[in-house]
Amino acid sequence: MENKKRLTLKDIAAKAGVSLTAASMFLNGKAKKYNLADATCERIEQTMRDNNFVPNFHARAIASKQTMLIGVLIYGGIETSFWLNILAGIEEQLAAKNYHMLFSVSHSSPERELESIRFMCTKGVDGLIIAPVSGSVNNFDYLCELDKTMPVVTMNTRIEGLSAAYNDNYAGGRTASEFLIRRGHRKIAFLGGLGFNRTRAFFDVMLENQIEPEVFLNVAGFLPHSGRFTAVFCFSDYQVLELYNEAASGGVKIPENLSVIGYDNMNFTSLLSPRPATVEQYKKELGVAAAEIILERINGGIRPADRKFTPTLHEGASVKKIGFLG
Amino acid sequence: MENKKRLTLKDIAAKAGVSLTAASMFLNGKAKKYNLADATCERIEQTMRDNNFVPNFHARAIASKQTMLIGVLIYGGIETSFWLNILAGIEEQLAAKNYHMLFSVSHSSPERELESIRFMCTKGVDGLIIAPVSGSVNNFDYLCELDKTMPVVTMNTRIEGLSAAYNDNYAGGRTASEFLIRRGHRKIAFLGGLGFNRTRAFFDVMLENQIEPEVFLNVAGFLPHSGRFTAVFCFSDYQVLELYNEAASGGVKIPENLSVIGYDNMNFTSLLSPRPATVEQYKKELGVAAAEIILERINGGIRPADRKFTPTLHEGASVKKIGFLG
DNA sequence: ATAATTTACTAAAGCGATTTAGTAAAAAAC
DNA sequence: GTTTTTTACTAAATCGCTTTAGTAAATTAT
Repeated sequence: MENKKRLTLKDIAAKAGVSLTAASMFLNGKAKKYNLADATCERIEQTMRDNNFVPNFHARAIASKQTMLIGVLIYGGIETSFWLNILAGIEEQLAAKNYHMLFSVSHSSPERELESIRFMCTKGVDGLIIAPVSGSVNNFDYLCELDKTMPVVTMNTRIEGLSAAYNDNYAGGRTASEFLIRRGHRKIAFLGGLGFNRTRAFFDVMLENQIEPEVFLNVAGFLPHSGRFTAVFCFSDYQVLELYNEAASGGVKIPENLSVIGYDNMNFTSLLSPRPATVEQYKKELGVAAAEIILERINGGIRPADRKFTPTLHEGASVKKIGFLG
Repeated sequence: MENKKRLTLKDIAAKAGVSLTAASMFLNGKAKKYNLADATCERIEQTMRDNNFVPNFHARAIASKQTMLIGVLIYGGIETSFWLNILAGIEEQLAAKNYHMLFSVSHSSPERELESIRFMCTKGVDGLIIAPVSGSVNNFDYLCELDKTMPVVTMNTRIEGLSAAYNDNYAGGRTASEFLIRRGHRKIAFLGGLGFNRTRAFFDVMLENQIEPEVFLNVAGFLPHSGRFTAVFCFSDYQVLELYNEAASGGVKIPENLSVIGYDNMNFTSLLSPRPATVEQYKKELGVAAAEIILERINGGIRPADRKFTPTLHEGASVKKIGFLG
């Protein structure tokens, strides 16, 4: 990768017309202790700000004998949540090549996300794997810009111009929807949030089969009308869980009265009965692929092809076959 | 912290009777390229092995201009799983002091865990926060030994001699059990795994109330006998979920026929109805506390007191009041 | 037998910081 | 009015490694 040659403290010192020592002392808040004049400090500060200088933390680590890093080790055995699986995949692949993860949990808002990205990059990493906050479109430009300096790979989100490892949720959505059709269902409802690839796929399949689905945003709104449908496509397994629960108290039997299909294959689905139909997203594999892409990029320089995974169907026992053609 | 003065490549070179350059070349697999004699290589290798030498990766990063680090950024907004919450807490606290996380998901077996620990530490971190694999007692000695070199803090596990941040699950177990008693239940069953603090607490409370609970390891085994009990203490919310499901098909009404209490306050419980009683474990706070302890330790040197959190009760609506005293 | 090449190394500069030891000029003390 | 102290800096060593340039001895070529 091209190296945009980050400024060093030495550069800053030169620009500010002071010694490296003075700059270092200022940087470490020891200006007072070393009798730096206020004017000098201001000059250094201004220069740092103007060049948005960030000290190399490896150099600091070695010179000061403090790494400013804390190892965090958690047990990924039982609590196999979505992200933990992905992280495990990334780690496994990176470790094989002697790379490591500097980790950050970004938070809901795009602003905080941007902060985190900046933060990471100034810490001197060789690349960035990121699962952007959905809808943080404002950060996309920044990421693309960043990609000129170091490889950036997105996970489960595609950004024009960046490498990505992703589950093809449009395909997954089609798979789920077509499964309902194949089992003979024609009166089908949708339950959950809109505007995602999987939902777009659902509506496309419905259109192709001349079915006009009704849309419900939440379980409470849906259940009273469930009699009008033979099947429901749930945005995620969370909706399935809620629906199962409400259905039990509402006397709706699954799959006898209502067929249900979910999405994500969350770990709790194994505890539901009948086992819900759901669509598996690749998790660990996604992590591995993201790591592979970034490593290739670091070594080769050229942008490798995206890595697309096609989610597979778990049929479960929550979708009844309706006598039609068989 | 005392610095056990790790050997440097220079030391190795001296011991092996070769130049620093030769040692470096060997280390980087460029022996062939630089015409190092086989005998010399063997000598270097032996010396490295004997002293179990690990290169300082910060030094490498700065000299080679490759950090061998990959930033990983994930979105912690919606999928608020147990560990992600904890990680977010750690990160927040560390970041405030300019520290960062070098992250690793350890894997089920104690052997792989030990590997991960070694791995982390040789990467030049200032401390280690770890959630050990339960039952990895064999690694405890190693951790204690490590603690002499750099601060080690455990999360949700207590090891004699090490600092810990933990949820007092004995107290949590008592809280849950006493809640059942308080609501008038006397015929109580236990469902799930044994040998944990929360279960010990349960049995203690039962004993104190002269109740002899029956123990069931899984839902399938329990349900046929559920009529014999008015309430069941579930090891975790996962059992609750399964039980809710089976109960619905088995015609057992919760809480009318059976009161249920779980543990952990997993996020999916909010989707169940009636909302199950459960015990909240502090997650983010745990992470923050672990980070605080380790930072204190790094600065102060002395071992700060453990940080104990007392899990709180969510009453939910799954535990019926039984007419007794009121 | 001498020049050219190969083999098997080493010395020393450099990476980007921190830190110790030192210095010139101004201010305060005697 | 000299000496001491304080102020305001800087030079140079250092951290642990990589890498470039160089060298002496052994081998091969002519």
